[in-house]
Amino acid sequence: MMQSRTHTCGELRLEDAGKQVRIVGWMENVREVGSNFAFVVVRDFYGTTQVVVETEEMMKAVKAINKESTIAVEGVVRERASKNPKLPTGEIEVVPEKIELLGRCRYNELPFEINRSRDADEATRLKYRFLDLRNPAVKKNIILRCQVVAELRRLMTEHGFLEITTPILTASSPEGARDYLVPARKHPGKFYALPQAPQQFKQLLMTSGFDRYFQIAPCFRDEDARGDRTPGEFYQLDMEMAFAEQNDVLAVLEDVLVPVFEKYGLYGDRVTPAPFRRIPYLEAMERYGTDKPDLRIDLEIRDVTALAQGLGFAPFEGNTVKAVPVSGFTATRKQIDKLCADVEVQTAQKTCWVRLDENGELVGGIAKFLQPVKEQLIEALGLTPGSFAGFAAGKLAVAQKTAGVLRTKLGQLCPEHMDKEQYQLCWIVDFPMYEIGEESGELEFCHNPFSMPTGGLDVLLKAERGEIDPLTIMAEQYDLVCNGYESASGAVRNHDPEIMIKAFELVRLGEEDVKKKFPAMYNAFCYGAPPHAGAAPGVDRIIMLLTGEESIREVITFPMNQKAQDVMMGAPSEVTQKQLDELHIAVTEKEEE
RNA sequence: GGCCGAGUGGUUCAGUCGGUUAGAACGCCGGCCUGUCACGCCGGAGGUCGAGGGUUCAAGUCCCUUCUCGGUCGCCA
Repeated sequence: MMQSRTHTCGELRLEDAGKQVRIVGWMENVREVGSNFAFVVVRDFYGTTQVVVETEEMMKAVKAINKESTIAVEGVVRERASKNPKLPTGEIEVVPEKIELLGRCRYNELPFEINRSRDADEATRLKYRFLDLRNPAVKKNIILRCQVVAELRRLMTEHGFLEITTPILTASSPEGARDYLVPARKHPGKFYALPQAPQQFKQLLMTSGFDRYFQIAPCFRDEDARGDRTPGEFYQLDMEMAFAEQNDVLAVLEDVLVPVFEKYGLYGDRVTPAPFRRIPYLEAMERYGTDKPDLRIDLEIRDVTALAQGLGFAPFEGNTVKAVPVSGFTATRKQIDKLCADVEVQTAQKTCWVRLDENGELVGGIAKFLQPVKEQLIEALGLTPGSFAGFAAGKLAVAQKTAGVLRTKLGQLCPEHMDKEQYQLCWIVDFPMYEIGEESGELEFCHNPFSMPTGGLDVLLKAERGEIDPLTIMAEQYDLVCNGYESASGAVRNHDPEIMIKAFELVRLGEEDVKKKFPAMYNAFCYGAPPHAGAAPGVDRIIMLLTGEESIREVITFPMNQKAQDVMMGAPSEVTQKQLDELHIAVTEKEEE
């Protein structure tokens, strides 16, 4: 039995008429339009081709086959009597001499119709992902993913980066997300961990003298899912450069990512040109109320703390008050109430509002409280008739964050303030090195301890001597933000053991802790490390942005569900007692509470 | 773990104030149809209304418990 083909289902054209061909694929549809007269649609990876059945013999063959079975059709290409301009193969059809069943679909009813699988329940789609992926609209994202990954490799290689793979079975890291652990058979009671990122390996590669490294790296984190965050595993374009500083890394990523957005993005004709804006963290919090601002929204947060005092409006008294002014506001009262409710759900904070109507009068919401400062408010917020202002009050960080959510929701509510169909990229820079921990109430690392504090050892010593507040120390750390999504995160690394120890001492740790937590890196850095910097753009999230998908699962070939289960493979699954014994694991039933 | 939403033939959904035999579209099965391409027309099968309990003369609908899925917060150096 010949199993190959002469042509794919996407390539036959009018000029192929008369050719003897063999096509193979899935029997997508049968349109029976007369006795012994039907149109059969055959689909493969490349497209669909129509087969026209005109004889009793062929009709009998087709009727014996369930849809979605794989078949081979041998016959002659013929010009269609009635053409379909919507299809690339719409001018021809194949007149079969032989229709052969290759792989039978045993079911005449599928869990969902292939071409409408995106409408089906997600749990069903994931269980039958192999059918879901037959849908060209689903397959399209995976194909794009392959192209983007290939393009990223090409561009990184072009920039002189070597792709080096790093271990998947490695040591658990003491900080960060929860690890996935793998029991070590030969070492009872000990575990490997799957890497949350190749962070330490790439820094070790720098100390080995690999000047420019990258990897399309799988990263494993045992944390809960979100719409833009898949549980379990995800991919990063992990990269690092020796003898480099922040600007070098930003320039490379701009060089690599802009062409990818332009070439593969849904809005590829509207991508922020490099260099992207660099917004210091504190400024981002002040103006946008978040460290991942959606710059497609043209609204900005204003501070109205001073004029909000003494108005007799209790939530404002003694608090920082932030406002989001919106001009040309036309939403209804119902929409405003929904907006406030949504903000409250997301932030657990109340918001309030006022409008300046077409006659220039303050109306609605908390208008009566603001009446005494009407003129100052109009001045401070630049209000024009027909404007709206939303307010958030609380301690600085709370007011900022609430106003940030308010700003985003207002953007989504007012199309004239949010130009959606574009990619707005920016860098958030100058992140604080330290913060006061909410639980401990003491100084802690804000992000990761690998970042170089801006100003190096001097600044740390000054903080130690009490000359400066350690909270004012910044780290040479940067995030790439696109349309409100964190798309990459990176830093200039702390390659100096002395500075590293000092940085740890400020949070009441010391040399022993550094050695204990990062033994390989600390050890390596004691042998002459190059200054180095890097970053890690999130591949899945970038592809999500390129395709315009709102769920990250639409760009992952075999995604897990929210509870980190693969319902198709049945993972996680139970294993045999023998396997457990070999791994020295005793499973105990959870006791009833 | 908290909060919000959803769960009704194979699929996607409707189902009013609790009241007749739980409907529609697509799919499936049968019939008709020689130019369809989301083919069309006629007919048919297919439902423990997620599960359990309760209120009631009567529950898809109201109440309680529980399960599953999604969203979100916590979490994600």
